[in-house]
Parts: sequence; structure tokens; C-alpha cells
Amino acid sequence: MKSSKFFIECSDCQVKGRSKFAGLCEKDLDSISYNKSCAEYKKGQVLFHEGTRPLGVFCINHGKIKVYKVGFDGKEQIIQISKPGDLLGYKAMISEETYPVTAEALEDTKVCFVPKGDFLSILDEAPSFNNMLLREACKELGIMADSLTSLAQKSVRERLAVALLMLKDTYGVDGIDDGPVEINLTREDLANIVGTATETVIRLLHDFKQEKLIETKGRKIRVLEPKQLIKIGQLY
Amino acid sequence: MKSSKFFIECSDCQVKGRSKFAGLCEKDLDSISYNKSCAEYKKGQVLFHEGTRPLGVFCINHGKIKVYKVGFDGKEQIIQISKPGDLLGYKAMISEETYPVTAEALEDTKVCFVPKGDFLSILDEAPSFNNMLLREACKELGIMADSLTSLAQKSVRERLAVALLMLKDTYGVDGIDDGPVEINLTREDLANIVGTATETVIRLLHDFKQEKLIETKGRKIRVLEPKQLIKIGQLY
DNA sequence: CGTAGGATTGAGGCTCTTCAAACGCGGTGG
DNA sequence: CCACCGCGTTTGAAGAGCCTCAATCCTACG
Repeated sequence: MKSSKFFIECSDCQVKGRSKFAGLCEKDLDSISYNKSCAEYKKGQVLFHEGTRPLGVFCINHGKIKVYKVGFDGKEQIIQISKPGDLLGYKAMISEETYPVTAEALEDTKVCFVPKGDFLSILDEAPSFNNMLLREACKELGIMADSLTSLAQKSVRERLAVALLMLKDTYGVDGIDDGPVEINLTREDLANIVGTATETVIRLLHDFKQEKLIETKGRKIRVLEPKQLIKIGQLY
Repeated sequence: MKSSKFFIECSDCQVKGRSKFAGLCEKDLDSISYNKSCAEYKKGQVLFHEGTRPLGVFCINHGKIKVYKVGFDGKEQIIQISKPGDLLGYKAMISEETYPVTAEALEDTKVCFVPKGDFLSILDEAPSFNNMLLREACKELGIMADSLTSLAQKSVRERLAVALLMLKDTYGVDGIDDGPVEINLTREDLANIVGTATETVIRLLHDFKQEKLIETKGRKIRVLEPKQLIKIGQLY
């Protein structure tokens, strides 16, 4: 289960510059910091389940989290991979609905939790924060329109190329060593991002490997030729 | 081209109750009304093109408008069908990006245009409006996650069933006569909603017709058995 | 009454899925 | 320390679902 053996002040947080709280004034940030709690979620643990009611928002401090919907037949569709600095679960809270998705840790993670009331009162009192979230949401809607078109029109090979490029960025954030980025996901998760079968992903990765576009070591994937992948993914 | 032979006061608008401006105070509504312009767009005319910079927002007074992205090979992917009361183009304006989509009239339409400056100043001055838009955007993001999952996991037959149900609602708004709803779209547009080929849509509509789930008269489609379509679409 | 754009039908083929089986690799207990 | 176990990965084969291309039919409209 999650534990609360540690606490991080927002003002000390390594990711505060990247987080959605970055623009807040000191007073508001302190107020969040004062009321929040911190927890660790181990690989496979769920932060929140689709269909449940939001009680607050999550700010990722460390680790990656997959956000997915479960389809009729039980298959996951991964909507996004969230990384440190990302804010999770605020949309359902604002729209006053149950979570439309599930959030699950892909690795051992550290996450701060801001209770609903505190978050909403900041939203009320800081118009600039409200506005920033609106701007983010609008931007995200544009990205979703892109993904939708991709999914509807591109072949699996094309979509896999796009997904690998996206994941390169997501996993590039860690970049402690500035060695090449290693994507670390099960083939099944990768398939659930691309929207295809696991076996298809494996076969296409094999092709990409033969074409010297990527390198694999166990489950780890390294992108060698991003430009080629851009071409394959027909990104313009 | 568009013409400006008419003008509708927001306070007189038939769709003001359904529009996003519904919650505004009288002062703000009058300010919008004073600065806006009205225009007619005939079937096939474009309100705005993907990639161009937004100069204001559009409020639909009459008629339906398709919002789509053009894929790499020129194929349209329809993201939504907008109807009277809907606000168009505000997302790109707020996120300060170029339009990610194109908006084109599906029939002869009447549309009001609110210039950027006026819209943004209302947004600035009315926190409740800001908040309402944020709530809408968050809700829409949940819907997009649904659509994404649908597209990734459902068969074309299932997706077509879902699309027909959605269109029944969209076209049901007109309901001047309370006769059955008639969906009036080209097969190609329908295919571009579902994300498939025109011929596939035609064949599946033929099947649905044989199963007595729908009725067609020319291009017009009537849904006879929504419950059956819900079952086919695996909506739960 | 002619024409153009949309709707329909048919055939063929390709992509991708599904099912089944074998293979590795990391972790665990003897 | 090593053999075993189990999950995730990989490979193969067969077939279903869709797409593409091409031809024909319909129908609204000038």
C-alpha cells in the first residue's frame, strides 16, 4: 500500500518549475503545501479508478504513471503517460464528474495529493490559475484531435513510429545521465498506447530494429533514428 | 461569400438559452452583442481553416457545421458536428495557437462572430465565464478519451452504431416537427466521422437496414431501434 | 433532358488480429 | 549456487475485417 514516510515542501520540490503550480504566488503555493499529503505508489498500484469520484488532485513528483480507459472487452487503451510535474485528476474534479480513466503507477512513484477543497479554493481565488488551466485544457484538446485523426487514419506501423517518438520525450525527462533515452514499457502497454495487438507491436519493433531505426535490450527500447521515424509516422 | 444582411441581438437569439453565453450577466451579453457581427455561410463554405490564426470566436445561430482535421493523405477526420448554440474556435484563441481544425458549413448557416479582443476581455472580467469554459473543456476532454478508446478498440460496425446514435441527438435538435429524426450527411462525411472508407459505411448501413434498425430515404437516415444500436455499439 | 456528384455493388488483396506454442529471463526457494 | 517457475516476449500460421479500385446506378438540379 501507499505509505507517507516522507514529505516534500512545494517550495523545495525538484519539479516545481515544470509543474502546473509554477505560476502561483508564494501565498497560494504555501497554502497548497500546508494542506497536501505525500505518498509513494509502487509499480502497479492504482492512484484512482475509472468511475470513482475525485477527492483531490495528484501532482507527480517522481516516476511515471499510465492513464487508461478499459474498453468493453477489458482491453486497456492508454490515453497518456504522465511524468513528474504533471497534474492528474483535475479535469474530473472541475467538471464534477467521476473519473473517466484509471491512473496506475508504471514504476515506483512519489506523488503529492491536494484535497479537493483546497484546490478548488485556489481555483476560485486565483483567476490566473484558472486561466492557466483553461489554456492547458484547450491545448490538450487540440492534441487529442490530433491523436484521434492519427488513430483513425494512420496504419499501425505509422502510429508505432509516432508513439516511440512521443515516448522518447517522456522518458527523456529522467535524463540523469545524458546517454540515449531508454523506453521501458511492456510490449502490451506499448500496444495499448498504439491501439493494436501485442504481437503486432513485437513484429513491427523487429522490423524497425532490422532497419536500424531502434535498438532493443530486453524490453528496453532506444530510438536511434528519430528523423526516420518522423518520416515513417508522416509527421509534418 | 458570406453576407451580413441580418443582425441578431444576443438578447433576442433563439439559442441564447443553450449557448455558452447563457450564464453571462446582461452587461457582458450586451457588450458582446454590441461588438459582434453576424453572417451567413452557405453549404460548403469554410468559417476557418486549420493552421490559420484565430481572430475571434463563432457562435452558431442556425445550421450545422463540421469540424475536421485533414490527414496526411488529404482524408478528412471529422472531430465533431456543431449545432446551434455551440461556440466554435475559442480553444485555439485561448491556447494562443493556430486552429488545429477546419470548420465548414454542412448546410446554409447563420453565425455570429465575436472579435478576439471583446471575447478575451469578457474572459478576463468574468471569472464565472472563465470557470464555465474550463468546466466545459474538462468535460470535453473526458469525451475525447472515450472517442479515442472507441476508435482504438471497437470494430467499424460498432463505431457506426455509436455514430448514428450521436447524430440522432445532433440532428434531433432541429425537431421542428416532432417526427422521427433524419440524419442528413453524405456517406463520405459519415465515413469520416467513423474513421473508415465510404464503401464500408454503405455496406454496413445496408446491413442495419436489413436488420430493421434504420430506414433510409436517399441519403437521409432514420434510426428506428436506438436500443439495438446501443447494444451493437457496446455502450454500457 | 442531360449532367455531375454521390450512392451502390463487386472483386481482390493486404493489413492486422487471433490462437497456439515455444522461448527467454529474472526471481525464488531448496 | 543452481534448478525451477512464471511472466513477458517471440514466432508461426490461418483467417477475418477492411480497404482499394473500378464499374454502374441513381438522383437532384440546372
